[in-house]
Amino acid sequence: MVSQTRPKSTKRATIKDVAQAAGVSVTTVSNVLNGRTEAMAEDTLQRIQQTIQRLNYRPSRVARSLVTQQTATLGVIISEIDTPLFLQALNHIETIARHAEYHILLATTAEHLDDEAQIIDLLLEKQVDGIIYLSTSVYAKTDFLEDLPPSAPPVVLVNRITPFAGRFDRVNFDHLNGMAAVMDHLVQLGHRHIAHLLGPKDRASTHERLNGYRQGLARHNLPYRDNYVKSGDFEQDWRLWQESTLALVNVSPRPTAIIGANDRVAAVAMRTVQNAGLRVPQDISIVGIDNQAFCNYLNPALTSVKLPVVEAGKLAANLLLERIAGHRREIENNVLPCVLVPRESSGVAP
Amino acid sequence: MVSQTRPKSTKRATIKDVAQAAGVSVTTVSNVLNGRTEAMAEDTLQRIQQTIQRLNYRPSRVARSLVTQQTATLGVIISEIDTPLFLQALNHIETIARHAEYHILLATTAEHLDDEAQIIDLLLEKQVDGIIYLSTSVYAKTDFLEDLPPSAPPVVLVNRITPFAGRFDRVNFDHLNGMAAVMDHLVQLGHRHIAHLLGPKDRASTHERLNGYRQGLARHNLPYRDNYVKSGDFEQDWRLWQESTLALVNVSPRPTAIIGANDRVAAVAMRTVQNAGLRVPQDISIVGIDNQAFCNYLNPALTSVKLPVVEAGKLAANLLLERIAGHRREIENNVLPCVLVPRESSGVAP
DNA sequence: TTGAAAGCGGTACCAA
DNA sequence: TTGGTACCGCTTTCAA
Repeated sequence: MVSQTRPKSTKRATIKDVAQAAGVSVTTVSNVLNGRTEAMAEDTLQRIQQTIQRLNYRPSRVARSLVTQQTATLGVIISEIDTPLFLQALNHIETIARHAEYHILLATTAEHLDDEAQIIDLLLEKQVDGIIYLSTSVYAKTDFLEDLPPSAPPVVLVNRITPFAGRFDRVNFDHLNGMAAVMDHLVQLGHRHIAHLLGPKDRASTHERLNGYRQGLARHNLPYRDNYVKSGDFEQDWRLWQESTLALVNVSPRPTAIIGANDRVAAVAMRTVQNAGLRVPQDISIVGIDNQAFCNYLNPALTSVKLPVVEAGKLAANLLLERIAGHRREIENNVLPCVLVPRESSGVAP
Repeated sequence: MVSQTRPKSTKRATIKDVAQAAGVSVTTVSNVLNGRTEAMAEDTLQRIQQTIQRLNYRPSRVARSLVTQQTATLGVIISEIDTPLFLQALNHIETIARHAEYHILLATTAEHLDDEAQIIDLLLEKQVDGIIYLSTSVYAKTDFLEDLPPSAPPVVLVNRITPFAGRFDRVNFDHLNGMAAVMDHLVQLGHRHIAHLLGPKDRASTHERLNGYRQGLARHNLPYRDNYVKSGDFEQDWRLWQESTLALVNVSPRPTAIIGANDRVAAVAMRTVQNAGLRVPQDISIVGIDNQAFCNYLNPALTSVKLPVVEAGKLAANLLLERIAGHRREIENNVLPCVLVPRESSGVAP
């Protein structure tokens, strides 16, 4: 008898076990594992396959990775994972990766932005084949990115503002023109008094949007008014947003439209003005940013600006995979458009 | 000169490189990597540390994993990743894992539930130290779980209904009593005509909630009426939910309260009844399920039932880590309570 | 058509 | 206090 048929209940079977049980060499087993079966005797192949089945053998990717120097794993660093927004991207990144037979190693930096260097280190130690760096557009130190050794895997930066360009592929959002589109939309509806609830100050997107707001005003010959701009910092408590909204409602002349820092802020603003006796959009228009699913569920449905996070995730994943595969030479700096999604909460000015 | 100081710009440094450059053996380098430095000459230590720094050396976890048979990685399988709900859990799982020096290998089964066996296989090949299986409560084949070899790492099932108990730790939600709490709440407010928009039929949670609904009726001596129960299948288009809501509004006697299959369904129901000229909650109360963040942003704010996904994720992560560490012997079957979160959308019956 | 053996980058035992 | 070396499980050349 060739094999003792001892399924080794406790330890997992190795390629050697299979070879032994099937009465062949490890090389031969390795060949069938890797599909090199053209020049193989039919019954050898069968015997090996059966043995694999019988021993419930699963090749160790760890061992394989050690020799091939590839882990078939992509590191994804995500900050602000609380926001469902970027998590949608994660979903699609994973799907694309999986179709290319890659897995996702997830790391978050929700707590301390300072950890970032350390997290990168760990990903390097685990020898991921590539890294997608998906983050809030917060201004932060990114020196550690520059310090990456040449042997480091390719990196794609999504929504990441860094002072140094040129080394990594990037995918960004056109926050400025997204806001400009909102301004055009509102002005077209006859609005002349447009307010803006501002996002967190430490984010690049907040400033880009404020620029879009100002440019929109300028383009339509409308004055910029300090008291039309209040904090809608969405990392704060929603009561702050409510306060800011109430403050806006009491400014004279009263704004006929409010643009929230994001959909949540806008939703609270809508609630607030409604409870103050104003009708949306007849008395006042409300516009959000991000275009999250719940915009459709509000009453009235919230007009918003779509942030193409899903597209960004897909693009990043594909960029990374292509770079890993060795295609592509030039560094790409993609800027994705943010398009307006008009719904019921924005209407003609009173 | 001991070292040639050639930082090998293209290939990553290995332990051998460090040993050579520092003029010591690999054993010694390994010792410093693993903190076994008590009995080490001060200057040897220093020399090695400097060399590590200079060569930008990072130990390969892959090689280490091969010998230690541990990857410091947890596999997390998530289905229905679109729902922000479970992603919140992911966030917390990752954090707990990271604090224990584990990483998360993410796999989703959004597309084909049949892939599940294959995904498990891949995680086994990558030799994760443990698996968290976080899924919708869909009824599906789970034989492959039973087929897992004894050498497979520990698994924790979250919100997963399986016929066979006993082998894996589990964390589930008490959907039934969550619904019962809603019923009590509404009856207490004077409601006698309570409708329910039902979730997808293939989910265990849908049936558990329906049971809770029926038990609630029975407990308060209210009759079960077929036409008070319509589809609110949240995997369908929201227009279906709207239709179902309108149908309910036209039933005689008209329900004074509607419980949605989840918050999204409830939000659409609320919109729908409001647009039909009914006031919430004066004319009709609306209750959701899941207690997502946007409940607070609706007008009126949506009463809902909290699904403790975050707690479930944390519990699952801790259970898994403890089992990996070898503590704990008995299999746990945790059932987490779903508590009612009353807000503005539920009020006294008209 | 199949096999022997070196080696991937570490760990850990045993010696020195 | 430090070093030699077998080995983890697989791939890959080269030879048979």
